[in-house]
Amino acid sequence: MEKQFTAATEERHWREEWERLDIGRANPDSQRPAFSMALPPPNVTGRLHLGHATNGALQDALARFHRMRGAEVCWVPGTDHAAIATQNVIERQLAAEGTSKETIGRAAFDARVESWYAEVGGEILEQLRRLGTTCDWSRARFTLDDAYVQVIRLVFRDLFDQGLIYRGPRIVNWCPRCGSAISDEEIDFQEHHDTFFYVRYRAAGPSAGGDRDGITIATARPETIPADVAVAVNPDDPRYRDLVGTTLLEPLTGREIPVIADPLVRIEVGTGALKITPGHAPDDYEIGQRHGLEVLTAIGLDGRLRTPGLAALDTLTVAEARPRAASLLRAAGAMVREEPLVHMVGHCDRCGTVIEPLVTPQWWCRMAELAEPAAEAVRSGRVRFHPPRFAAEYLGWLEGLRDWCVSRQLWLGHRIPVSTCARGHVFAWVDEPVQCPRCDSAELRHDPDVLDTWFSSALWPFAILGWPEPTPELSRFYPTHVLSTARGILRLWVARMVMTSLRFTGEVPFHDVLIHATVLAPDGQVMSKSKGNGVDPLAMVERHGADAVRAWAAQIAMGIQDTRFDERRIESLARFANKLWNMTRLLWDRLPRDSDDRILLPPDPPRSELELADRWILARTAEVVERVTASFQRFDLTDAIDTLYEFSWHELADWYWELAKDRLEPAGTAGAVAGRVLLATLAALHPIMPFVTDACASRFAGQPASLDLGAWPEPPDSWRDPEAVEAMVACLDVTRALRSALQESLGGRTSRTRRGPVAVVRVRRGPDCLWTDPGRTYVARMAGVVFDDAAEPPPDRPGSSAGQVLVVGPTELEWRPVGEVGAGPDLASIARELARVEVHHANLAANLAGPFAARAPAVVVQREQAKLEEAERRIAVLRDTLSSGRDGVPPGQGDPGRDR
RNA sequence: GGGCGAAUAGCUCAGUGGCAGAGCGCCUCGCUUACACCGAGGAUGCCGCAGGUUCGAGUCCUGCUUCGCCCACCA
Repeated sequence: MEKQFTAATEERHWREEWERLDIGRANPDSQRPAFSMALPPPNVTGRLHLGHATNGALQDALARFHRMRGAEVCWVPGTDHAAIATQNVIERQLAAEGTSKETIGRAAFDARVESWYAEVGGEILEQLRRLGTTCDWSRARFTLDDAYVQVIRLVFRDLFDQGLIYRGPRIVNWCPRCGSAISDEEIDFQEHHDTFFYVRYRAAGPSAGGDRDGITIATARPETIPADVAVAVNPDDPRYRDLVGTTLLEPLTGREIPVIADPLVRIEVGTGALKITPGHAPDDYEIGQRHGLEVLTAIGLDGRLRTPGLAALDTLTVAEARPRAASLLRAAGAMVREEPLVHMVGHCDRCGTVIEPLVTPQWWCRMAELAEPAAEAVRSGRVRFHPPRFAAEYLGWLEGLRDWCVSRQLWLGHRIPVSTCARGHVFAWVDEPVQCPRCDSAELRHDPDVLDTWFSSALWPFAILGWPEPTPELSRFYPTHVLSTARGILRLWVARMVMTSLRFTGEVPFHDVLIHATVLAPDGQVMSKSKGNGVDPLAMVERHGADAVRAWAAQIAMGIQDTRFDERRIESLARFANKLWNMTRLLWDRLPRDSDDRILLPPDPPRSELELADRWILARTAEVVERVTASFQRFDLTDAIDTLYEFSWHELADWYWELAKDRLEPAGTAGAVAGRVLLATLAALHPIMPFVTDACASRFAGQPASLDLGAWPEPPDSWRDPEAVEAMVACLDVTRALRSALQESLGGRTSRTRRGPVAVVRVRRGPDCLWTDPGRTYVARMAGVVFDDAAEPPPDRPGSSAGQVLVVGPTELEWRPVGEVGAGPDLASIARELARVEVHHANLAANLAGPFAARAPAVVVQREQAKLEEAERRIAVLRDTLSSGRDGVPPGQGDPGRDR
């Protein structure tokens, strides 16, 4: 075996091996219980980012875990055409080439899109493979596939026929650059620093308010004044009550408009009077509808003014028209004052252009009927969120949901499957018809709009399993079990999947929704292409290995907090992979191997042949596997990887491997135990770090072709051994205390190769394992000491010896350097420690004397009592050392230079 | 304006009412035949602030501060 784990080589090998073994293939005919997931299809807009990688690693860990637990796992991958996002990408490319989609035309644009999908779509799935994910690649779907398109049309037609989809003019979020409607969820609000204009609307006649002569309104958008149809005030506002019902003169063109009262108007904002422009503001539209006001339009779909009656503004852009309108108002004497205004302005999520609310005809999906069942599914617990707080956000959104604008005016996407005939019959279809089903007219006009990309995504979990056909996959793997995704698309996608699934399959689409953490750039900013602060996951894989990236993802994925990217964490996990490799290598070096160079494990030793360390590590393995199993089951991969890391490195390697080293004879128990314990650990790690674990496990004879195909470790009950754990922990504590004391007193003079044992130790009191052989040998070996009182324990009395005394829990022992007259203890540091222990002791004593002793649970009191006793003993030996030190060796000889 | 989350070592983060932890970095020591991508030891904390509950609070409650995210009809 190589001295280091070579991630790149091993990964290539194991990826091929897993493909060959067809690990990810889901067999709907198997008898195993099912576990299924739908991979959130990445947008085919570019390379994979860290969020995809994190989510992929998280899902693959679950897939592998359940496969090893005996489930038939079906994890379906795929990609999303992402109409608006992809169109924007292509448009930016065209712009960079100095052209545009209008210049090259539809056909060339379509060809361009097609080759983009072919190239990038495959690349994205390939990148997921590089992470070692075991999706069922044979089931990969693309939302533009023919079969998928059929499902979309079917759903659309049903919703249309049931009256849940309708077309009508309404105010929408219009992106003038995209030339399309945008849904409420795709608006990016940004803070703008604008001007708040206070504008006087004069009374139209003497009846209107007498001496006050009209109303002053406040607006940020004077350019929309030509489309004003009213001024609204709150019905409870005493300032304006008498003016309701009168008319005012709109100050730019002098039209007469009424003063109306509506509760939506907030008294405290601006002047409490609101100009009503139903054509260009969502609230105004609502108020206008309520009062039966007409909709005037001053801004066209291209974002330019359409004010034929006001030539000064006509055809200007909004940005140009605003100051122009303001100066017209000033010239007319209507501008009362101007002040700075900080407010939020909507931008197109995809291209950043300022959204214009405009009234246009669009297709709408009625939400009321779909939302309530979706809410109920979560309230009843059929769909659970992890972390659970996201249920509240989900439910909150479903309340008072406005109808969903499902049409877009894009070149790219699924055409709305609706045609209108020459006689005006409108009908939805699945296969495009040649004549009208109502009147047989052959003059059909296919609706030019395309569907919101989220309409197709909303069908993902059942569409990919063959719905509406009653496929074996659908009956076997649907509803899916887990959906893992990012927080940002909870409404956009997750909620809509629940809605459509309940409507069309009568089932929830999934039971557990995992919302994983968002990875921020190291500076705490959101990673984004425009900021250029993104981290390429594939570069991380190349630098540190896929296992390290996956283990990092497991660590951060289900943490509550969003996390700043920190490459050092990935590095440390890459070292962990190397550690596992070298732990395997030790066994490979020392144990016999078969003709294929695989480790031949000695037979399972009878219990009677196990010594303390063996019993301890078997017991700890059982405990760790049990804990990790539970962690996986509650999606706590942070705990799973942390527990396994800690155990593998700091129990298995640091202690057991060191102790077992000398006992690794071909037929010895240590090799047998080490092999079994390592294999169990590798198996438990496999869902998270599949490459290195397979690479290591495959060095053993008799292993499955991949750990993924083997069973999840189930340590037998006979491995449990609380007594061994307790005894071994005592040995480890003593060893650590001795190492610490030795190194503190002797500095660097502890090189074991040169010196052998460096101290002589006599145990005064302590657990049996320190008096008897296995435990005593462990301490001697690991701490580099010899015991000199094996035969007869010394009298149990403190002080009166040449050595220093150590108190470790219930244990008390004394030691002195080998062959040296003790240099004498460092009296100053001992005095400091004494002071510390005395304070600790006083605290413990006070606590135990108070109500604590009566109220706290007995175990806790007992523990504190034991601490008190330990503190008492330490105080005794420290005082003793101090006084004998003063009598004997002069203070200061203990190298005061090391004092700090 | 409303809601949610976060605040723990120099940095990035775990932490489940009972002795404050990890990784990285830092200091000392060791090139020990699995691993120097290693090993041994060490230093480093007002657990954001102020109250409260409790025998006991980093952990539960209330208020506050700062940061972040989401929502919202601040026109």
